Amino acid sequence: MARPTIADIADRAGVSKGAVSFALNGRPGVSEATRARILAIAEQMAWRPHSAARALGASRVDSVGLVIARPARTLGVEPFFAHLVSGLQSGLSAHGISLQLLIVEDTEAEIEVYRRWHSEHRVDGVILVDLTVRDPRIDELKALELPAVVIGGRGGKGALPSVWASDRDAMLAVVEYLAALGHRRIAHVAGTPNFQHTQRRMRALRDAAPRLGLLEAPSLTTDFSDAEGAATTRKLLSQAVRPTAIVYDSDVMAVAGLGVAMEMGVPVPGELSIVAFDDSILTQLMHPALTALSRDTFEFGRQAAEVLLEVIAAPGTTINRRTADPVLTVRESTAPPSCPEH
Amino acid sequence: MARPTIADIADRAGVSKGAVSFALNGRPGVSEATRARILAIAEQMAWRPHSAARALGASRVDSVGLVIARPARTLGVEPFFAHLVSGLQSGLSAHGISLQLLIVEDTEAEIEVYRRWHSEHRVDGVILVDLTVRDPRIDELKALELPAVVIGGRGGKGALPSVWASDRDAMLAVVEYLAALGHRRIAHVAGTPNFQHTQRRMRALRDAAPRLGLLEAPSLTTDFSDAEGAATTRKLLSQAVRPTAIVYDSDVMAVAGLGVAMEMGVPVPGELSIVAFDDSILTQLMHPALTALSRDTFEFGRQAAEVLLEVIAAPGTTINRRTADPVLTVRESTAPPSCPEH
DNA sequence: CTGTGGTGATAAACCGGTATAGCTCCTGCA
DNA sequence: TGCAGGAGCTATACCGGTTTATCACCACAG
Repeated sequence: MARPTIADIADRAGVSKGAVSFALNGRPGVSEATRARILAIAEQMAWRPHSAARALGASRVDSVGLVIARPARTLGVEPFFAHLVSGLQSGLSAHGISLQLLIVEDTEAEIEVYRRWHSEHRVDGVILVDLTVRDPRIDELKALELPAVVIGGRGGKGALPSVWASDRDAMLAVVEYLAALGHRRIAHVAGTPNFQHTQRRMRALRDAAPRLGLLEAPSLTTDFSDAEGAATTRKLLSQAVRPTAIVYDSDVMAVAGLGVAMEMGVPVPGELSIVAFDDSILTQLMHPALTALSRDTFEFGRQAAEVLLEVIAAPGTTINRRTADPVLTVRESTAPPSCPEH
Repeated sequence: MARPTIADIADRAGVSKGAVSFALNGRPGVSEATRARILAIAEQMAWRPHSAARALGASRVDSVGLVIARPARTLGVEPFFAHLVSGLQSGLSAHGISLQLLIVEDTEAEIEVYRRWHSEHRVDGVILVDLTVRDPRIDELKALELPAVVIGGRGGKGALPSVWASDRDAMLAVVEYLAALGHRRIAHVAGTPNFQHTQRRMRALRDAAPRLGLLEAPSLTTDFSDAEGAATTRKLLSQAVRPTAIVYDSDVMAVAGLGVAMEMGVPVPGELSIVAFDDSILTQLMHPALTALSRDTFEFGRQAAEVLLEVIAAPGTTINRRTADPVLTVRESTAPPSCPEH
């Protein structure tokens, strides 16, 4: 017989459907003896729950969603999402929860997806990435009462649960390392200005500059694309007084920047040090290999999954879990400046 | 009232649940007048079908699955999957079908996922990628009677439906271009030997070599990693008589190979031409930018989605749809050899 | 005037689980 | 001896749709 149901099991065991349901879900209502017998029969018949039936009865679907709003073009180069998804799945599959992944073009479409998922009961909760400054998704999700956890942004008051690492500390680690090498002119090629983490990194740099005695520490925002990363680098290196080090908010932009430096005849790390704010195989393929800030994105995903499951189990709870700080992996693209300013 | 059901609609319209179901699904059994009335009410009440309820009643879940079996480490740099997923979703969402994505470590785990998905009724069908020579997944899926479509491999007799592009023609395009430039010693740094597309590319090169007057045209297999790509390149460039051109089966390996060439002081494209068998932003970030074979992966995904939906609608039909051939994008990494052999 | 067939609807079964009310024992305590 | 209470189980309603059997009604042919 293909695909036995609990009714089949009940028949075989000589008990009622209800008893089988109790036994299979490990809840009281049956004796240990019958429970064992039922479990044995279920095992032997290779019974598996019908996800839709369970969802209908228990009004939960054992599935959570992740929507990534990015133009498909810029996607995929960054291993960030692949690792995040792997981590999420690792955290979810332990509880038999599956992951719905959707890639859309913009935030508007993303919100539309949340509405649809909610009204069709397709997910029990969602994961949010790329939080912006006044993010419209927050209010929407609250209105829908759809459990959610934010990745990468510590929510403020009344905010959604989150899993985050300190962008401030990360930026400090980078810039303190560069300052210790002797750099006094450090530029920051940042990402989109309306992303919260971009803001935090810019602020961290600005705050630390005086203490570290930096002569110059500008942050220039971009759209995260390699094109703007390259253009901004070109602008920086064309100045009369060049920065001796540049920090990039993504590995892709760092690689693009390295290309520009080589093209302009600026030796790396001889006259310019480069640090990428994200690590990946990309940074290691370069010559010179790039010094980069490595995050454990997989672990990030795993923890986000855990937090989301907790929030689903107990709606309303607000957890803000801080994860391990990123570590700076020093490679070949950083060195003391050729002519220290002091 | 939150989330109206068809019973609510039936009440309001003064008809039975059945009538509402008929009206909403566009099937006969109601007059055009009542159908219009019911649709209007449903619209006004913002009714959306409950996915689980529908799945239970209609025994289809409006969801298909994609399992990617790759170590998470190598994933993500290649835009291939991101674009493929986008394309799949584009083709699916037009029909209201959602996509389940799962990343696992190996084929064994992948098959396990298929079994689970099938027994839990979580998907109506699946997409297969990275077909190997005697692929165990084929038999498994046939046994499960789970509709499936293979991406990238034209299935032989009795095989699964597929969407494919000609690896042979692609390889021919590359090697004919190089031969036309004057190259007579062309090496091929191939991927995993048990992948069908690796085999086809190797065969295509071997077959074409005599016709094009190539003196040498070895194919060396790797595991697709940047490490093996680099090592193989090093071996090739250390020979007494070096190849004047190398074709790489992936963009990541091509980039790694370029790094080795630069390190060994072999100018590109001066003394060595490089072609990548896959295009991405990676190839464009390099200096020199890499000549590469570009596939429209998004379109690939879209077509795969279409074919899968057809197969689900009419199980047993075998479609083998050929998509547009990849095109060679010439950039800066290819040129005539410095000292033509003839 | 009667049978016949098709249209437009209804009521009820069904999908495969979960949740709950209630029944039957058995035990323990007054 | 009687009765409360709990353990262990059954029967059944229920979740929100789909599908089938059935029926009322009307037009039309014989």
